[in-house]
Amino acid sequence: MNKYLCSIDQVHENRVKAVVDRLENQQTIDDMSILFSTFSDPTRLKILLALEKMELCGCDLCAITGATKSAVSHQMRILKMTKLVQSRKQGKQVFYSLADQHVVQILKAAIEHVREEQR
Amino acid sequence: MNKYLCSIDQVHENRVKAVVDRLENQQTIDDMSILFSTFSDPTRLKILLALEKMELCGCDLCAITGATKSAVSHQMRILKMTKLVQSRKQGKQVFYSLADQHVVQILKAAIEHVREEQR
DNA sequence: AATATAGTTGAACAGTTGTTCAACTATTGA
DNA sequence: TCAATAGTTGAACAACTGTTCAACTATATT
Repeated sequence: MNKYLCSIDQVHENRVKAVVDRLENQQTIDDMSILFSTFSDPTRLKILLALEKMELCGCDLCAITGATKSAVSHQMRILKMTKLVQSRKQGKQVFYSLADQHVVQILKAAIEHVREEQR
Repeated sequence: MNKYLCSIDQVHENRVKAVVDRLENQQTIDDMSILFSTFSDPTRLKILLALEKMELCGCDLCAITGATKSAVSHQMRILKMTKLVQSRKQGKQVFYSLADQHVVQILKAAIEHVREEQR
């Protein structure tokens, strides 16, 4: 990465330094970007919003999202890996629920935001 | 989309119906997913977090992110299209700022979330 | 034991996305 | 008017991602 690609004016050097000093560290930014990536797929988002309402099994999630069992299963693997969802097995079925109520706050804020844009 | 791919138990039909009735509509979910997609790229996220601190020109953003002028310009186009950022031209420079303080709330909630995971 | 259902897994495929590159415009200052 | 700088644009490319498909495991029912 060539730091001379953009030669900054003397004037803005202070500004850039001030921002860099206050900026969230790279690890935090990368973690945030992974979290937002998880929310960025419509199917996965729908699953999370559905689980926010109540605990559901895989087949319920198929019916709600219109996705195949395979597609849902792949998504649940991602949601479990990222610790957003937990599961329990009951007979042939696997029941999923939100593992982290904190994310609901992020989802609610996003819902409010897009509803405001929609008007 | 074959709705018979997953045949739902009689028992869960009520549950699925209850969730579908309470679920956010598809347009809202799609809009949310677009918003989250915008936040999901580390460079773009860093730009938004930087602009949250203060108004900055394109070159400042290059210095802060380590990206080229072209890469930053492409990202700013996306951020302006999605109405997250506004710009004003002053001489040779373009100054960018957040167009929507509401999104700061979403970003703050995400920062809190990942900070909790990090400990 | 045989059948049906719920869910998992890995490979393959297509669609999307972010960066790079080269050429361009616009503005300032010498 | 010429050179330098800030920023834009579109094409090309590589990397990533979500779904599909086929084959599989596990559990329950008959």
